[in-house]
Amino acid sequence: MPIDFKALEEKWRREWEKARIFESDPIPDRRKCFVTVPYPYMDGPLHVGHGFTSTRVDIYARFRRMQGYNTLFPWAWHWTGEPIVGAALRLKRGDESMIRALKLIDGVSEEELEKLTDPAYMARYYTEDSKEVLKRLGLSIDWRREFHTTYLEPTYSRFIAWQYETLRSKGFVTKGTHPVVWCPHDESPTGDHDRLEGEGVSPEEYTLIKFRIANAFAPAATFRPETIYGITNMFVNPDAPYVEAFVDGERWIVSQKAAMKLKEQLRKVEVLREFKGSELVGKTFEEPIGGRSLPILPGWFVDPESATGLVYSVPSHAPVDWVAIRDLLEKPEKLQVFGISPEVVRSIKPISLIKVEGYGEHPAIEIVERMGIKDQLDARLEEATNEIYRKEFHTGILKPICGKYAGRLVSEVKAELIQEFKDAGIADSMYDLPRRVVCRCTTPCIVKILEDQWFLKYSDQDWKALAHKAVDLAAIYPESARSYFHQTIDWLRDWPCARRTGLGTPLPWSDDWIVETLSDSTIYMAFYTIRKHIVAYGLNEKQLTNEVFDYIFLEKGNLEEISRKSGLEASLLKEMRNEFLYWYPVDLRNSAKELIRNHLTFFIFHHVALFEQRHWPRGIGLNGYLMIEGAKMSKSKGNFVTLKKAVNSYGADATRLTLALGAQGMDDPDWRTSTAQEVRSRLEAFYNFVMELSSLEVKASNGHLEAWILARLQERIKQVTEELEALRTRSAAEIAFYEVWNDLRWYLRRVKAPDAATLKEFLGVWIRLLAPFIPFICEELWHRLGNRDFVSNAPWPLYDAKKVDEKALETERFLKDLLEDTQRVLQATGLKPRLVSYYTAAAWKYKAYRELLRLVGDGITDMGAIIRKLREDPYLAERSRLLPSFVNKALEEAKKLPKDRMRKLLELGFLNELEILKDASAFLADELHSTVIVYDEDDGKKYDPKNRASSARPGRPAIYVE
RNA sequence: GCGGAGGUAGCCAAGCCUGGUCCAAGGCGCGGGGCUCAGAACCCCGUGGCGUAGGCCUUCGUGGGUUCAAAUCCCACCCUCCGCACCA
Repeated sequence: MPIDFKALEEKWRREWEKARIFESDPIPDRRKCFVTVPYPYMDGPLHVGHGFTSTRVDIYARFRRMQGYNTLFPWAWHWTGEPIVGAALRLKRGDESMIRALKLIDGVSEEELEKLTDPAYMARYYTEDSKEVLKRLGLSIDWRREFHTTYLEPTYSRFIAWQYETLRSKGFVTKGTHPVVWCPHDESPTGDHDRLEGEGVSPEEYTLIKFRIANAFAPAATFRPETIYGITNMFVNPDAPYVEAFVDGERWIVSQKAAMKLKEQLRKVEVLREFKGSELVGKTFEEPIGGRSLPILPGWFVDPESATGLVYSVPSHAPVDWVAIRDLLEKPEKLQVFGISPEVVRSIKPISLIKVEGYGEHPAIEIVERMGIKDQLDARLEEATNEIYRKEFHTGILKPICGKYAGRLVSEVKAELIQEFKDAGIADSMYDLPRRVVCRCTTPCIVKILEDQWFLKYSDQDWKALAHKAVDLAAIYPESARSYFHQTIDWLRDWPCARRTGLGTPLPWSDDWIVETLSDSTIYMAFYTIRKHIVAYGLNEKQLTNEVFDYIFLEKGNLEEISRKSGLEASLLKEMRNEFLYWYPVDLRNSAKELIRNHLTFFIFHHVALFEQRHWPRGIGLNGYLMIEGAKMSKSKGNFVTLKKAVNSYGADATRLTLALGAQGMDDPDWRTSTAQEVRSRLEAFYNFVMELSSLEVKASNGHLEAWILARLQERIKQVTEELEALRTRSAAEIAFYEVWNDLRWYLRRVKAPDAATLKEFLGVWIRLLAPFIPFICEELWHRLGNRDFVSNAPWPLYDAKKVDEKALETERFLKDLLEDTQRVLQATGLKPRLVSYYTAAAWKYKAYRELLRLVGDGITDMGAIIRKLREDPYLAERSRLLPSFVNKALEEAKKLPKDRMRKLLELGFLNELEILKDASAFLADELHSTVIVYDEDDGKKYDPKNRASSARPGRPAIYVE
């Protein structure tokens, strides 16, 4: 019978809302559980990836709630940042692909489309849309605490202002300068996601070696300043524009482009005159180490867009330099234009300065020849350069010509050398992009050094130490993620925490800056605790002074005074303080693993900076990144599944269970339509199955099969509980759903008439085990089973060791094994059995086996020794002749037995196999479609034409099939 | 380049930390059977190879090693994936 999941889910959603069962208030003396997920950014609809993370947390929350924890799961919305503004803007401009995506994927209607050009409207639109979906998904959220970020929610902005003023007063916010990739058109930093070209490119610092030409400096740019010891000449692009300019008071010669760039790097630049590169060619300059006078040669490979547009030449170690010189040697006519004598070039001798394994004197020349490089514009030069650079950097040793640096590794001395050159005034530096970067707005980017930039001082060693400590104190799920946090803490540098554009909260002391999006989302879990009061009492931002927050979160200040100044009742302040104290710390914050490197670690940093240790995070969970049909989810690729669509197509429970079964730990789950469909039909089957069973009214004996199924159930309770406590939601769902089902299947197969009372108990437990995963169906079934309260609030099943009937478990295990053995025989022989005879082992074999197990347990595994030992027993000695063949097989088996099972066997004693088989013979006959007879090996009247009975062993009766 | 994670049967995916119960859970798919007027659902059996008796042989990226015993521990190699920041 098909089930109307939609109506069922709708019904229970309303019931839960009506009964307000997920609205959590402090209950003194009751243990609490506070779980959160990062609030989603509202530039689009929620997708199944959001569903994955939040379902995991909801499963955990529901589990804890049933365990009796007063559980709080709040939710909020992130509006801070640039993308919402950007999206609204693109829409306004009529971006076609954007409009298509909005209509097709997000399901936006025509009349809404126009309104979405307002960023605030867009954020609100998606927020409303998403909230509805989350409710339909069955998340057990306390919606009274909902909020969104930015100045559009002044009380939140006030909270952020308090946070930043406090951080600043503690010295965690500092002002500094910093190079960024900059779009001159947008006048803002261009992050990776805002680029048309140049993903992953970041500013690199070039060293400038200052060469003297007459009364000016020609700063040539390099990443390898150590090669100065092998300089032979300089290259200038004769066709490119250069300038002479005052740079910070010095007369410099650089490319025209470089002069512009330097201006953006806090240099005072005053251009004196412009000229073509050819003007420099043929002149000489003085190198600063040996004071030699060297020539300037034409180099068409020199890119005036890169750094200073001046390159010094080290033909021994730089393939391009060598090839450029070779070009000039081969085509001296090119020199004549500039009036340079070919003799000048011919007299250039490469100077070797780095010794590197696998190469001789002049690595650059060798590689150029080996690769057969044509000329200075050959594309493979880049490859050659990389190869030489890498080799020389990691393994190269500087030669005696390098003076005080001789004998050391290049990689070792580089930083030191740069510093000393700078100190000596022969070097300087500038930033540039190693590759072209183009902004979304199509403008090529440059490097700009931002002044007055505000930073969170994550480089602070004391702060890092506290963060490390917080990670050590927290539970991390899975444990393997812990080291990621430590690494991230070490790796983190100062973080620019304010931007000029986008939505957000202004910096309280400088309102032309907005607190950046990753920086305004670090401690808002604390805000949840008091958001309830802000809404209920209609508090406004003016009342929420710094003193008020200080009191609530830090218990600072005098209550009466704060009350008087803020106009808030002292009792209310106290209530808020208590609410915070009750819920804090966060017991679990769960997110996708990619947030470790930013958000989650920021979250830790800010907590240790602001709160007492008892309020630091207690648990952090990580999960993988959701894939769609095996591929990364992306709107442009079209494989984007919104949460709404999933819930519409499969229903909330099927969506939840599909997600829960998807993956565990930090593995990436894969959303597949086929899986979701399968899960949905399994759920239908599950529902019908339970309904069918619950209506059975069979009064049956309370035999060992009932003991077995209930014992089995206890094991499952234990497993599911342990898995959930460790946030292993996948295993938990798998056991609760499939394994329990399999147990029940076996019971029903075994038992002729299932016992109604046992089934009732079983179903009651099963439904509760499943309630965190598929709450709607479970709620329905729970009520249909005659319960009047909500399963969402029902007590979680407790493992009861008293119900674990070991004998029953062993008995069924024995039968399953025997059935399996029999089937193997049938398979091997291809027989369709008419008669199956079983022979249980003779009494002496049990005695011998027990003794053997004991000996093996004591570490005696030598066959001869064991037989001798057994013969000491007169009873066994009588069967001396039979012992070897029995011991041979039994020993082999016993050696493989795991220790705890061996112990159990010895403790429990052996089963009465003959009796068990006699009881089960009808069942076995049924299963095997055959007559089944059972004998004791010692039975004198047994039917045993092929003398199989002698191979019977304890636990493994002999089998004869015909 | 630097740092990290991982490679398990047709597919997805457990196990690996703490070696033996591992030819290796569970699910999907596939084959066979049952139920049924038929189908779907459901139930049972099978799904590396060989085998007329519960067994044997070969398998857990590749190649070595440790061990009585290795998917599990050690070493080397091959391959895949992720992060490397001003941004949600």
